[in-house]
Amino acid sequence: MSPVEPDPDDLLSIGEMSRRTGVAVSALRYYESLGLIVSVRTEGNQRRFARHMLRRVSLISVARNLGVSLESVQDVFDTVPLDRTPSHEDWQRASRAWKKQLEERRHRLERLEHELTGCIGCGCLSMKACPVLNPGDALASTGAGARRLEDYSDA
Amino acid sequence: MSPVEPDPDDLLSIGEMSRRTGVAVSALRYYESLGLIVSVRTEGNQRRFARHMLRRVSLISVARNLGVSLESVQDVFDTVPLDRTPSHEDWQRASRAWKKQLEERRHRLERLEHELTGCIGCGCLSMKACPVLNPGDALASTGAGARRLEDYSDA
DNA sequence: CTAATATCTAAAGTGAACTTGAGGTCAAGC
DNA sequence: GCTTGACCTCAAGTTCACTTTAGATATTAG
Repeated sequence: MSPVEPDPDDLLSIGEMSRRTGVAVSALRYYESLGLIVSVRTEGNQRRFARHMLRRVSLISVARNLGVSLESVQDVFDTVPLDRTPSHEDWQRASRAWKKQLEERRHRLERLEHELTGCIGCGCLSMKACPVLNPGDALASTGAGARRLEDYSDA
Repeated sequence: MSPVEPDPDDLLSIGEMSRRTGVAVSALRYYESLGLIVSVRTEGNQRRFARHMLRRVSLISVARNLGVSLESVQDVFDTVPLDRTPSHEDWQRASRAWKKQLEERRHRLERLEHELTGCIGCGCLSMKACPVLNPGDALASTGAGARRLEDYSDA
């Protein structure tokens, strides 16, 4: 066993983690409280993070920036071990799950962009007739779904 | 002037707005309090929304779903008149501003996806060497920027 | 050893985006 | 005319993602 025994020297203080990831110390403690990252303690009760936690923190930070909730991040991280440096397979699996979410998100963005582009270029001068400018409206009167742009939101 | 005088019959109650957009009544009231949408009042003080407010609400809802703040939505909406049905030019302008934001967001997503794809396919078996798996880390020791994935976050 | 800096915990505070609740009004159907 | 359901206002409550504060302890530089 023991794939990559963590080098005892390879432990980072919370301040170093913060400096290297750009994430505030308080945020790191918060993430730990949620179980998104873990640490060991020194004799004096200070946190020490394994080096591979840097990657976790970076991913959390990117995700947050893209509007992904910590809960979703949690879900993705659930497939990656916390206790040891994740194996190639561990990250592969997580990457795929992650990618799926990102892709779906991107598709929604693209479809919205497409609609807006269509609107800009469509030359449709009648506000009443344009299906993009009057989304739910036109559909509502048919008794059906009533929403158009809504289709881009989550199920 | 008077491009499209709003038909008096074309006014929707808050409940109808809610049903047609899928946005909660309380949220609609909240949006109005922020000035994102406007209404007129009946004799009995009930809200009546012009039909073109449906589009606004739909856009707000999509934006929120993609993690865009109401403040950003506000900015985009600032170029679109509230009092009358927006002209083609009004929406064109707004659409472009909107699109710029969405595009930037999508680019960040694509770059992150690309990194992850690279990681899945790269065949790099050394956890220590892989620049994707050890982002800030490797760079930090060179004294430089320290972050890799962070580059995808906002400026 | 001392001073300065970093870290610790626990609890409270913050801002965004809403929702819920209380108490009251309005409009439609029977 | 009465009940029911939609609507009103205003204030307070909620969740998420943190930050701030206070008071105590640890670590490091000189």
